[in-house]
Amino acid sequence: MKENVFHTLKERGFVYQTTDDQALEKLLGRQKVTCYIGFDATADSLHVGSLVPIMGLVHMQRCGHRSIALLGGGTTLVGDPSGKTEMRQMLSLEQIKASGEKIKKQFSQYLSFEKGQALLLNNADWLVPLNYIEFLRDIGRHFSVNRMLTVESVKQRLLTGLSFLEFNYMLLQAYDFYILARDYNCVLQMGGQDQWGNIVAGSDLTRRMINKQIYGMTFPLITTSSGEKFGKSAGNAVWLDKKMTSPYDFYQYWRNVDDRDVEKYLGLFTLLPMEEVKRLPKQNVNRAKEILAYEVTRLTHGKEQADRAYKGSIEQFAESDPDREVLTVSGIMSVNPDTKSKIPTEYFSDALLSGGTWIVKLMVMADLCSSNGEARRLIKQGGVYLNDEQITDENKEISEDDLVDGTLLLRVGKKRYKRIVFK
RNA sequence: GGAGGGGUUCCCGAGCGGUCAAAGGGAACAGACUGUAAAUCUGUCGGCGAAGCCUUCGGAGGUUCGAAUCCUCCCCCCUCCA
Repeated sequence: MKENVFHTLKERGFVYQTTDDQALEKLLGRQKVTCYIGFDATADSLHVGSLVPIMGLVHMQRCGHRSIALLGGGTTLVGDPSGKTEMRQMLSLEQIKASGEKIKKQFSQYLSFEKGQALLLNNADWLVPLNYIEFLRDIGRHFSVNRMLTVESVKQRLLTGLSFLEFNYMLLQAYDFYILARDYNCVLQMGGQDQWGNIVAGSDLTRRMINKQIYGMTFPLITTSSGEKFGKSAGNAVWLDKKMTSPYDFYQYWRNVDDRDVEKYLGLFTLLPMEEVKRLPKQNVNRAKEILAYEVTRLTHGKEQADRAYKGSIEQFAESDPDREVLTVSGIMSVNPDTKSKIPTEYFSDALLSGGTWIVKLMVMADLCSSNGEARRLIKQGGVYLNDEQITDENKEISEDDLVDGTLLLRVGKKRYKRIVFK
């Protein structure tokens, strides 16, 4: 092993707890192992919250181990109660299948599945055909209800209510681990810290079934220093799919993280050397945020999209290190100057110009607000700018006279803007 | 199956016949200050080209001049008992 991944994960902030620190450290430094992380198939895309486990698998792969991304096509049918206060909505088999297909594609952005270096499996393959009675007799007998009730994630739900369906979830995830250990020689399961109970259950089950020693590791729950939920922007999840969150918005999410979180995020979400992770935020926080945003966008959407998002951003806001005093190995240093910038643009028919278009309508059309009322309110509050000039008249009609170089720049607040092109 | 409690606008949570588009808090958004940060202060926070009108309080009916509030049925959740 060129590098002990345990050390890498530890210093980058991935390790919250493990079933056995020392044994795991030894094992990972000695031989190639197979590990897995499960992912729910509840939505059409993964979001940045899943980035921690994804990066965990990435590091495993980079250090020469084999990663398995396990799609929860089967477990999602039941729904994991861990970390939730209420039962989630039941999803149909079709919904889950469709989501699973889309999520599958996202993994290949981060992991290389060639020649079996990493595997993508779906637990629906072995969970759906299960026979209830057989399962109870073979697997269920190894579980103590008394013990299950003491698991933190279950205890919490005992307060608000827990259906039998969800209560079973732990057995299914434990069964996954057993199957992977048996058939793929998987010896390590990783997951969020709320997965601890499920992971331990899996390692217990595997020991009882095939007398095999396997390990678990959890990642810390990622928080923001300001107390907001990580991965939410304006209350919406930040998705990895560019159709759901544009690369520009994705970049902006990272560009705007709290100062106090920059170092933590650089460690978790980029592959920059630790020397930089520690140095950049101290040297120049804003440059550090640009580098963070650039790197995460590059990993997720590729270099071209990252270049464009970066260019678009520095066109609108100042560049934080124009003299390039901050040294970094990041590709941000070599952004192609010819890159077309990525300011979000909307195209409308030029027929709108001849008759004049009410600015309020235009803002709604450009998706800068969701209703006329909101647009009027914003104008009243002085939050709307046309070509960088504040608009005060909420009855303003837009016409050709307002065009600058044939386009309009419509902005709300400091950060939301759209280029409007009429053609 | 029995008894009781509950489902309110993005979230929590008040309201229990008119003064309710619905208190309070959180989140969010805009303004000031800044660094596209944080903290703080101010304002906004259902829809309508804004007059009045329309749609919202689990669902469907009903009582009433008038219903989030009362009645009937249904759905869902919680607690205790069986």
